[in-house]
Amino acid sequence: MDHKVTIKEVAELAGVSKSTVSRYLNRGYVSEEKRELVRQAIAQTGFKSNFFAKRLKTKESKLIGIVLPRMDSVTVGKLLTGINRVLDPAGYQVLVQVSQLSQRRELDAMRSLQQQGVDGILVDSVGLTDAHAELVQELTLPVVFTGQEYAGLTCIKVDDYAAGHLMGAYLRQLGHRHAVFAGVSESDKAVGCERKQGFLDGFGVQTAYDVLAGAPAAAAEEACVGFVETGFDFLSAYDKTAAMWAAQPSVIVGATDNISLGILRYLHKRGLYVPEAVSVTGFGGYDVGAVVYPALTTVAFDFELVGMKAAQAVLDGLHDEPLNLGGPAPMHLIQRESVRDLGKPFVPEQSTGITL
Amino acid sequence: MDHKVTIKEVAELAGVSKSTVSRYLNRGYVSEEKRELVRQAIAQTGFKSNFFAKRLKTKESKLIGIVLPRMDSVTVGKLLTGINRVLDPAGYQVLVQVSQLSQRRELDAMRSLQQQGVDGILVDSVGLTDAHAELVQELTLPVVFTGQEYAGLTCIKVDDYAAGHLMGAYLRQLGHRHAVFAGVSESDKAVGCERKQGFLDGFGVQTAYDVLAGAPAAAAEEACVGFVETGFDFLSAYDKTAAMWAAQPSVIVGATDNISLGILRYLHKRGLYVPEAVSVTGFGGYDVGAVVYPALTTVAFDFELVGMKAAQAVLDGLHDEPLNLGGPAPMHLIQRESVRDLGKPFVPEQSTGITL
DNA sequence: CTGTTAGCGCATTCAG
DNA sequence: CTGAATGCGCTAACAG
Repeated sequence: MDHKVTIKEVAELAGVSKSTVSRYLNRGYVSEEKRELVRQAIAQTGFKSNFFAKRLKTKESKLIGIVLPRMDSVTVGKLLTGINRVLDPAGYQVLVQVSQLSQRRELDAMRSLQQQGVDGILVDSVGLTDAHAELVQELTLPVVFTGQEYAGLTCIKVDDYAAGHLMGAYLRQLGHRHAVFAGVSESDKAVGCERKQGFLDGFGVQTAYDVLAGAPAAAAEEACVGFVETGFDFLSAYDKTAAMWAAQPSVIVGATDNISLGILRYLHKRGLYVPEAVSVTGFGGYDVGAVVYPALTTVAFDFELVGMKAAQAVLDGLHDEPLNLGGPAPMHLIQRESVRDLGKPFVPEQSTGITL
Repeated sequence: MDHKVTIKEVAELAGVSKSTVSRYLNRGYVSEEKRELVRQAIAQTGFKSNFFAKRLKTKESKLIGIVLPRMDSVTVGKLLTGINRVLDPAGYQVLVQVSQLSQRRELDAMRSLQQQGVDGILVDSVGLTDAHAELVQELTLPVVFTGQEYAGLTCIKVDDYAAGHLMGAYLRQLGHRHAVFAGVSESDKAVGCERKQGFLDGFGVQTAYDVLAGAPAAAAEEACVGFVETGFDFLSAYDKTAAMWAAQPSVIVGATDNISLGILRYLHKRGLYVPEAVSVTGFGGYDVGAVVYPALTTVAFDFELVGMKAAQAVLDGLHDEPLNLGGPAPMHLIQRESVRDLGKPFVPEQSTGITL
């Protein structure tokens, strides 16, 4: 019973032509009686239209390719959830490829995806280059990027600069004047440059001094920010925290929540209380930030919404609709327990419930 | 320049027949000279073989469908990483569908995937039923399940019973005699039943008393275990912790690390030190367990390996090879700071680095 | 409204 | 070794 029933058999069984069955399957134009016959025939045979034959004709695959830096990441998970939220109802399937944080593999994946016949591509990039822009040209498919920005390419991302600025201004307002920014490599434009620059501007400082190189150039200044480069993982942040602490800032700002978690861990090990001894903040708004102690103050991004917007942008590109970027990417500051207001005497904060 | 170059054009440009080009693309049988001509023609035209036409002929899609309960989860991320690790090198693409923890949607997704022409399906299930078994029959595709087990179906999963047993025996050995198991609904066979039962057996207790219902029936017993049902999220675990604490156990065992994290948070809020006042353990081995304070003692699963095995099982099913389940699923106990050895006087543990 | 007629782009017989 | 011929299963004109 498994010899792949085709439209032809259904037609014969229903006593109509193949075209009628095909019409039944797509937009109507079938009389009520025939329609009924076909319906029964399909039910009896258990007919399933052949995806590949259909795509071969229509030149529409209803497939969207997604390129992700990795699979086991909180942000990627949220992003995918958002993407799925708009693609699924629209009848699109998702073909996933992993770039493993490599720009070359990102390009390879895009090519591979195009060859697989996807209608459009969505890339959560780790770094956009001229090569990306060229490839987009030659692909002749709608391609939307996330995570990074690049002139001339369609990019949907959170506003890293604004996020940094928000945090910087907030801390400054609480009386902090010496911060250490635990950032990532500048090769990551979004997190490594924009987020940091936004923070510096928000904090009201021109440039950051290098913490590893030595003491603040001018400690008497109005305010200053030290910089330490770390990786995205707990461990590398943990390992660099001694140096951060040595600079004696009133607050340490991790470029991501994961970095901040590594920092908190180190401080705890050293018996340095947060936020009494030093405040700590992050970026991202990962759920775990709400359950660690002290609960992490952070700028939360709505990555799920970013995913939805990006997916919608791909769909819009498919239908030549003007893409509606719909205003700035949403974010908000979550004030929790890891930051001290220097304008007030320290009061051990009553740990409240879980603030997601 | 974008009018979809086909095999026909390549043939003309190379001065050979379509068949020769086709042969060049697949298994050889082309003379050295022709081969060279075709190669150049392909390079010039930038020819890309049409995926759908090819699949229409060969009846092989090189596509594997994956059904996941959700995207934004640590375990799912690891699992996908593992899956990709074997599917990618094998030349298979991944088509992803999300069941949103619904058994019905799980079934729908499997049907949909089959209709998309995938060669095989891998399902990270939230609960297997007769309906699943029936569907697998009618699908006539290799289908492999993860997360749950069901007689007659191919299932690759961690050994939840063994994990529970390991933890139970470990705690017992440290002198714990009264535990509260914070578990999930029994509708989740793997986590809700097996893991709990394993724990009970490992702890050496017949049945668990209901913590919400009242005090231990026989507190004088050799050992006893209370049970509280909670959800998979921080919050519901947090909310139930008061009741757990009220039972005065020496250890609270969360059925997952997330549950344990919620519990830790509550205990901290109440100023109840872990592990002085009470020990806490989890299951999963999520990375964050290593950075929270106190670092969480847990049974770690290698979900990535599970993903690899499951993917390999699908591939084996495709080629009618006997599937090699390759021994028990790996797991190991990670002893960190959240458990107290009741056999020794309490010594505040020197918090060490990050033990992943 | 319906059946007939053509292919979509490719792989694969089958004679050369 | 190679080319001509034949569909894979389906959709899309085209005349009825």
